[in-house]
Amino acid sequence: MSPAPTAAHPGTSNPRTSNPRTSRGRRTPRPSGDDRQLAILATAERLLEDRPLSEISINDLARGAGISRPTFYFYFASKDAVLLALLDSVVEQAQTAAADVLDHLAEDPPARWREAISAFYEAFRSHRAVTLACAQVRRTNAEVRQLWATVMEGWVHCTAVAIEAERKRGAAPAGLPARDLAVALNSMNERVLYATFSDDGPAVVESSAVDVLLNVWLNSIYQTTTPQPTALSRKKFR
Amino acid sequence: MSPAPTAAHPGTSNPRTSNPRTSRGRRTPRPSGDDRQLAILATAERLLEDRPLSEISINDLARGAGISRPTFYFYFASKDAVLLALLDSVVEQAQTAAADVLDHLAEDPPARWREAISAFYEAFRSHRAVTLACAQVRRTNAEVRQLWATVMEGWVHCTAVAIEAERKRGAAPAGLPARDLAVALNSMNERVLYATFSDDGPAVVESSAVDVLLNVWLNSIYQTTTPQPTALSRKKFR
DNA sequence: TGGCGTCGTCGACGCGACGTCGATACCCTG
DNA sequence: CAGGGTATCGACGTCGCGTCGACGACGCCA
Repeated sequence: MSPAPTAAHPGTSNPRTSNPRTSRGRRTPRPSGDDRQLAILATAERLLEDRPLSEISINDLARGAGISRPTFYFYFASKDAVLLALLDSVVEQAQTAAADVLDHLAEDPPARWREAISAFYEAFRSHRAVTLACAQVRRTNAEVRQLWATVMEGWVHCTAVAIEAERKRGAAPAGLPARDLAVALNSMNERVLYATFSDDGPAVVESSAVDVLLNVWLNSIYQTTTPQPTALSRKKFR
Repeated sequence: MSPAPTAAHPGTSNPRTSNPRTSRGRRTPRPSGDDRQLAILATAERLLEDRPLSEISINDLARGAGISRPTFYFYFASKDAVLLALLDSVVEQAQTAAADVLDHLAEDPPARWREAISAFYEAFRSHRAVTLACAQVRRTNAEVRQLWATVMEGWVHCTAVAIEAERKRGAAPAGLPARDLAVALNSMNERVLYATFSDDGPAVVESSAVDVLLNVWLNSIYQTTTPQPTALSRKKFR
């Protein structure tokens, strides 16, 4: 999981000191106002813990950060911009956590896949409020939608590459186009974890979520839950 | 796929006079106003084709149905109530389509599973606007969330029962608790189809979606894509 | 020291959507 | 034609939004 383009969203970078005008904020918030900016972010994440973004007014955010409503607009152009900034940091965090887990896949496939899924899981879990809020506005907000899509695309790509590598070394049988399979599996993870974290719909208990997902991944990729490690030919198989 | 209770949402009842309180409308729309009710529903579904519910005002709905905004409230208590009514009918439609497909599973597992997944697929597809809108408000609207959860629960239950039957007759190996597996697979379907229908995120092309999903289902349940039919012992296997 | 810009702040405005109340007008049925 | 339910809408108050303009505080140059 190395590439996964995180930057490259127009306006996502935090140029703070460097250049004016590039930040998500609407004007360039100069030094002192920096704390306010953070205060707004913190307030948003706190409020999101117990109600959806649509039920949080800009006034709430402003009050929570100790400023008036108009002042809010000095720092962010909208509620959604705040969420986007929050998502940005979560994504960054997730990206580093899951980085290059799949590079040593062949050493111990089940363990490595498990780590990757776990990273996914933790990324969602550690900021579940933000994640759930993003899922909600994804339809409406083009920026959130695109950022999320980019992240997913990164994971899907890494997964697909890993699957192809496993097939090439003979550990996994041929089958579905690797990318299609990767899309399906990553989608499953997203939805399952979403259901697990919101209480919404049928879900598996939080503690076994990773195991259930891993099992489906292994069966779909290897047609067994015990794929052989290294490049040696099958040994304990059948 | 028989159960899945559709009626019985608390808080949905209309506190009007006495008898005909089965509709989602706020008061009982007597004879003549019935067309208006339908007109509102139709307008809603039409408008949802090209913008999210949040960008459709009650005025839009009313105007589209040829009535004034206050009059809208004579028929529905809110925008969400309209969506809920729409979902109701879609669900009903889906429920009948997918009914008892899995009863004859053993005759030809891949074909039957495929039918079931296809039914799921068509249910989403034929009213994609409504489905996508529901997905969006699910977080905010308790009624939609619950109705959806009930439907999913029905499918999950049927799936789990079918998996257990396949295991019992020896066609599928033991493994994950059947319900957990069923949750994961149904979740995958939901998310994959959602991604396919909205242009959101990584997705598989619409024409191969069912095949991809089916493949993952078969591998997860049977550890092969060619499970044997009937109760006869393995024959063309291995 | 006094002028000047810019940062950060807010009061106040206008807008649009919402939900409700009360006044109709339009049937029926008796 | 009186009276009760059906169906409709005008008008109101409220609330959240986004913007504009004014005002104080600070830093910097002359």
